[in-house]
Amino acid sequence: MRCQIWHGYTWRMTKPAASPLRERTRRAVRGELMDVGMALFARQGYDATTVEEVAQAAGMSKRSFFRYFDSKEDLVLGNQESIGEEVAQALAGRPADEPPWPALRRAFDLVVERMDSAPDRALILLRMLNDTPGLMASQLARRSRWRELLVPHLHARLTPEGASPHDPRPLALAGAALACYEATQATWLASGGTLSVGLLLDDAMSAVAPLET
Amino acid sequence: MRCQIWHGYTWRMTKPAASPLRERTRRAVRGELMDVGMALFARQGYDATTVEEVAQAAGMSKRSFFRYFDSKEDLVLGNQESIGEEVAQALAGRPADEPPWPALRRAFDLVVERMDSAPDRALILLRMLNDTPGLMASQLARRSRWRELLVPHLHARLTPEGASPHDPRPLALAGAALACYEATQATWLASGGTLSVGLLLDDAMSAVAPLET
DNA sequence: CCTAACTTGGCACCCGGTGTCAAGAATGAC
DNA sequence: GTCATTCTTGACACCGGGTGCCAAGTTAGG
Repeated sequence: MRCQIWHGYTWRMTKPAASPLRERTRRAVRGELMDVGMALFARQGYDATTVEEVAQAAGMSKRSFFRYFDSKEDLVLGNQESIGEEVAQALAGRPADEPPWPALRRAFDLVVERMDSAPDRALILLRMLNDTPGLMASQLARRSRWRELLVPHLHARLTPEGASPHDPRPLALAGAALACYEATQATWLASGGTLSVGLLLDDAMSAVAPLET
Repeated sequence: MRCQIWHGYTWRMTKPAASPLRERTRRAVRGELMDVGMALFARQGYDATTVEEVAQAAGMSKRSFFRYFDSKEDLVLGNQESIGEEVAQALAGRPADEPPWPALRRAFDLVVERMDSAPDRALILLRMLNDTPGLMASQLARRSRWRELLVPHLHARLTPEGASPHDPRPLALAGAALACYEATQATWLASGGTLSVGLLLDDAMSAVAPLET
């Protein structure tokens, strides 16, 4: 069966490299499914589009669709996880003597740039999230994963020594910064994408706590 | 049909009073369904319990269950909305010259007390949310409704005059405070309910911004 | 008591998601 | 090139949450 000892170590859930060709084709199929799906969603709405339709439009069966994505939501929000990791990485890369709040602001520069560079795509996605409650809920859950990725780096910043197991502060800081980012997104969406994402985020975050030391 | 003109005004979605008796029995049935459902969920898990089981245990059909609750999640998270309104009301009741951040802290006193007064029930609920991703997602979505209830009152505090349509600050403040509350809940849960909710919330919020003027 | 309004259960149905299986295609060893 | 192993695929059945519909029962109120 699966998950057995293999060359001396056990692997779980992740297939080991799986031959670069197969991995590439898999990526390609995933990409096309995303394109096809997003096109259908944009045209006739997320809820009004069945998984079967997407699969059919991509030339496969519903059953095969679920071999490429864990769920319908995954098709839309699959990237979120990796973006969160990038943000956490950016936070880790900030100078150690920088206070948490400005460091968090800088860590979000990456996603700000991403929105600035492709505002149309971002607008479509945000609009879809906004009028699809189930999708919004799912995204909030994935966002709350971002928090957990940020926590360890904040923890190091707050208490350089040792572990304080029941300290709410790193979680609070990460969550607060995330809330500012979400407020930014909402306001930017309400403005139809005309306002500057970076300036909005500056406004939002400095309304909660001062950004400059 | 429904939703027609009736005595001169149109009503939408809400039945007008619907005879106090029927309303009372309806409340009673909802209450019993909640009790029965929560008991089953606590015993055998949320996902492992079907709506049919809950309905059966309460002596009714699945179809009727969905006449009392919009969804399975609604059985668990139905109260959330009204709690959010209470918090918003508490915020509105704070003195007008109090800065937003301490005012938000005080607005949460209500829910802090609620957790303090029934820690067992709170623990059970939090644990259930924590190991049921779908439920967690749904709760985050409902929490984001709290934000919107808080926004108008914060808006009044920030800019006493007129409307600034594209101001991210009220949303950011409300979201940040909520994030502190959620961090508090998470930490309290991790401590097995031993720590003081009020002190944790003080810690969390003052890590983000100073609470005392 | 009688009628109009509401409630109920049962049924069929939709959709997202999963287990299973048999057939087909690619891979890799010889 | 052959052959066995492995991966991929589609089809089918199934589950559970959720809804539309309808016929029968219950209640409210004149």
